Amino acid sequence: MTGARLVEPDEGPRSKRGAILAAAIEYFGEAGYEATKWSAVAGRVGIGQTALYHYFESKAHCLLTIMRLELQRSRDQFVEATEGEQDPVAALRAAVGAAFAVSEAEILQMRILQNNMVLLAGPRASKREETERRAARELVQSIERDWTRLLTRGMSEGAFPVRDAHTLALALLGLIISVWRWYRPTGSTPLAEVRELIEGCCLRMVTE
Amino acid sequence: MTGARLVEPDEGPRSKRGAILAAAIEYFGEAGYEATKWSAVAGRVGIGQTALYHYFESKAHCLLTIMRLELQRSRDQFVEATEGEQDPVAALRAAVGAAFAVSEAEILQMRILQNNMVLLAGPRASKREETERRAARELVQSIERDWTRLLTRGMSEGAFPVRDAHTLALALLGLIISVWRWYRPTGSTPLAEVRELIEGCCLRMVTE
DNA sequence: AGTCAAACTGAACTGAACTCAGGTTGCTAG
DNA sequence: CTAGCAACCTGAGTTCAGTTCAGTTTGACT
Repeated sequence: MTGARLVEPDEGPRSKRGAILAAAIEYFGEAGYEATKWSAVAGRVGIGQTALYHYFESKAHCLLTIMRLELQRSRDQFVEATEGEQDPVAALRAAVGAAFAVSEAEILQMRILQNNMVLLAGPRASKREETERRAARELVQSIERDWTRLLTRGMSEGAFPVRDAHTLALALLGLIISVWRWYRPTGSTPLAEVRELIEGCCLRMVTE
Repeated sequence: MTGARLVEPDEGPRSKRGAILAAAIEYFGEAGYEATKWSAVAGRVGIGQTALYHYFESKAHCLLTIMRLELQRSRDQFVEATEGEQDPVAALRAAVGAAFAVSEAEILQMRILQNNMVLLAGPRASKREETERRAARELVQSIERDWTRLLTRGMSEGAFPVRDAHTLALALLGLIISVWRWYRPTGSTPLAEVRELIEGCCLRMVTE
């Protein structure tokens, strides 16, 4: 189920937090954050608009939470896929593979992340929003560091030609993430095919 | 000057349209579209808020205009750089080079484009907004076709290994455009260096 | 049965985008 | 010169989604 990861440890049994997140992911992912009315999310969950504020400080706080959760998942998946891989080329393959091992809900979350990255730039006025924003920003930096480290290791071991590892890491990430801008599960190209093409691109970018 | 391209042919001499666009590009590009108050743009130009509506139907209409202008410029630059190039590899090099031949204001416009692409997805309620949106969407598709054609030609001539040209074109575009998400003129990596790295990536992605 | 925190609500508030009903400016024609 | 007219501009008022307020309901646990 989708909701499993959306449940926080300290939630009461009556809590609708997970349901709100799930509904918000659907709306924000399909129609876009700005285009969806916060009250529509409440409607879908079956509560009044004001009840939302019991769980989230604001619409933006909910969005930032969704983004942070997805970044966390993304990073965990990277770490899980690459730890233990000795060969840098195999590690790179595993990292790209992990980036494409996503459910439909996670595709939406990646899209949301992509479309609202700009929110992570400026500071937020309210406290809980700012906390989520900071956490998300730090996860982004962690992920960039993880990829950079993977590349640096490969370069120092002679598996990859030496280049600016950080910029190259940003390029790889940019390439991979850009897929979620246009990819649709209903589209003509199946995800496995996209994954294969992108994996090839990444390997050629780094190893040749 | 920046404003030169922002002036429409049928503008009166007193028109502040160009000044509004320039101010909006600065604010939308630096602080983000949602984060900038429409009235702040008016303030910068030195007119009342309501005067904005003499030139643009809405804040979104202004944004869509900025996006369309940048897409137009982008496409023109691609065509100018690649027409006449016989060798597919040279054409690819020229295309990437053209993508990085940008002024500071154009960097902001690329960032704005990148951050608000989601606006091009859904239809707009008002007429002039919808016109701009359609134009922008069609430019995006033109650009995708241009790149796909470049790749298809290279593949059929044997200069590039045969792959899904359209998906590969989207990957190239995604890679190039992703730069504008993180690149800052004040940053540690100069644009020429970024350009070189990305050009190398693109060539390896396509030719190896 | 009483208590308490979690969960919820309708009514009121806020602020930024936008509309309205005109007023000003300066070019152009007579 | 001045009349007319279109481009340009304005202050006051409206709208609407997001948010706050001032409580009320629910249900687990003494």
